[in-house]
Amino acid sequence: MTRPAYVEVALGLPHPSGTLQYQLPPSAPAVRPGQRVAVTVRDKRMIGYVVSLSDGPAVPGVKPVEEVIDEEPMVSAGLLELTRWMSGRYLCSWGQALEAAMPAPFKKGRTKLKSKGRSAIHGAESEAPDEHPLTAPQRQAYDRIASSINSGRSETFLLHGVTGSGKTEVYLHVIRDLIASGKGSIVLVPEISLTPQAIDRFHSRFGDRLAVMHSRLTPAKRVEEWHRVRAGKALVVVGARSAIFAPVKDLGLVVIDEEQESTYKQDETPRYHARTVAEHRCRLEGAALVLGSATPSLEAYHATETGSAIRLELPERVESRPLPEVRVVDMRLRESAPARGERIYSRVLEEEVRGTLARGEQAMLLLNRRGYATYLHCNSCGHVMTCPNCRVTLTFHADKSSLYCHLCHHRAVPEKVCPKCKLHNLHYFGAGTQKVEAETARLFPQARIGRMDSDSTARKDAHETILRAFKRREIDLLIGTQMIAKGHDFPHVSLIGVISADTALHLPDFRASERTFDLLTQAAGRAGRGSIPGRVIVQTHVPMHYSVQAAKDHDYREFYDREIEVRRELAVPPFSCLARVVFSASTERDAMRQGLELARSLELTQTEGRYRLLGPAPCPNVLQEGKHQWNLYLKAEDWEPMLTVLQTATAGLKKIRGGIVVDVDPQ
DNA sequence: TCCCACCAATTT
DNA sequence: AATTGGTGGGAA
Repeated sequence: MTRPAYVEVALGLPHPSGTLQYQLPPSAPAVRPGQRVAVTVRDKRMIGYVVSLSDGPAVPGVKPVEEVIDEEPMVSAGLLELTRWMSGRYLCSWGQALEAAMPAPFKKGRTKLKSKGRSAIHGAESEAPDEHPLTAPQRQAYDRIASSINSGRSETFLLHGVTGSGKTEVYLHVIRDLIASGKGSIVLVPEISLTPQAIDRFHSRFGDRLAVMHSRLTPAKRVEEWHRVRAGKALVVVGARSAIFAPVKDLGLVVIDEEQESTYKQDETPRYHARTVAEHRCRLEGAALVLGSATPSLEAYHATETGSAIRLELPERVESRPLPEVRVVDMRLRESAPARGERIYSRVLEEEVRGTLARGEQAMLLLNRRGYATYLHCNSCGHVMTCPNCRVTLTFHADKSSLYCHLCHHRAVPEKVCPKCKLHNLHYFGAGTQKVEAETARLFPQARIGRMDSDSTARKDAHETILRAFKRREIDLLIGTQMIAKGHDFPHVSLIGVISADTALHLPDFRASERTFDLLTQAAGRAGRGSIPGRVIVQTHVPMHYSVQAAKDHDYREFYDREIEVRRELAVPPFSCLARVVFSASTERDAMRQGLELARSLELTQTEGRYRLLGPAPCPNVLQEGKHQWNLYLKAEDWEPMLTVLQTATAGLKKIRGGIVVDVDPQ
């Protein structure tokens, strides 16, 4: 019997047909799908994945495989299938999906599978030393998930539990059972929650059955963890978005914690959403999917209403700790304004902080905007300083005495006179975390103040240092952006002040209300985690907005019922499938022309599938890497017809120059 | 008529 | 993505 002499190879090129064919020389070893090979593309050596074998050439002039790199497949049949599906769903090549799914060092070749004699067990096999007994709701949720897994159904669950209700304990119990029966689990968490403390909790339960995968791992460590999982030495994987591709053999469970987080969406090609990929992988491999959240995405909660997912509720905090009292302060009222100084602290918030300090407790102050002043504005002609590259408004950073572009990091020294009208009338407006810090220092000179945002944590371990100091109570007041709002557990924090709830609310984004509700609820969840009851002050100019009111009442259902009606009326997710096509060109005219061109060709094929076009429309006043951008949105009831048409239409559009990016299911 | 810059299609 | 061959405008 002759062996197949040709292989189809998937390469990380944006190649529309997906694979290129190569000939396997008789001297080469036999290959199976999933093995890596080195091939020549346009006289350059590249590493690709064999995806199938064939007996004869499909095109003339097939080149030979240069080298077979792996002795056995690196990619399982399941992962080949999953990445092939991704290429269709996210309109990328199969090779691009594979490269996203495998550890980065693999595409450089040379990473051969070696059994480095690492039998040394690091960390004793400490099985569940600190397992907590489950509360009644936790047990109910656990029982339901466990019985689903035992019956072999591939079901999706939404574990909806308020902050501090002990969702993690439920995951840990299910994973423990799976390990006992030799099955694997993947737990996805947002990158920000992959702190050493959070990992410790898993590590103390599962010892060296645990593998950790996140972006701060060195390439060597990353590959080592990957091999431990593949070899079946580690059965539990905790990691960020890309851990959904971990080579777990007998997968029983995928958990996505804080399922609503936008970090699960990759913002470069392939622009996949880990939740969507997880749904597909679980279906392929017969695993259960558990989505955990205190503030579920509308998509996930809606799925439980239609019956495509099962909702499990954890309505109470553990040890019956009360949820904090939330007070909404209407910043439009004169009485809210401070006696003097900046309009940052309402009188109520100032008094609350004063009381907190007097009692020797800690407070967190949240403002989702970094820098000092948000813009430098000429009071004579109205000119606002903007970035020459991006046209985004520049933010003043007091510590550097400079204006910064938050998009491209362009730095400018502020002028004394307006560059447009040449008058001496430039003024700073708006507040960022730096200004809150300055105002806090003025109001509470005796307090020890810390600030945490992406500026103050630019240095490598600064993030950890600040949090540790706050935990040790070396800081009384911690000021920060959203990065302080999520996940942390500080028992001595009794007050959370949201300086402005409005910053996210007015963004032109159909998820703005959801983001605001999520941020307020998560922030409120930081208060009262110890024995001291917590309080939350929310300052806003729209006190009656349902995002604010529902967060005040700790009432997700109230929020959901309002928001789902808005989504229904606008026909946006979960009531439709969205795709965005971005056109970028050096001139506004070219970007527009491309947009119109695609829109026209899509309109011609309208009859093939029921979808609607929105736009094309310009991204106003924003340049990306010096390029003008236009957007075209597509909205459909189902993915398939829309994706098919998009694929052919964009392929035919390649004649026009410039960058075209298709973002399926944009955030 | 030649040269160069920019454009656009192909990769097995 | 990168490279290679094509095109068209401008200068000699």
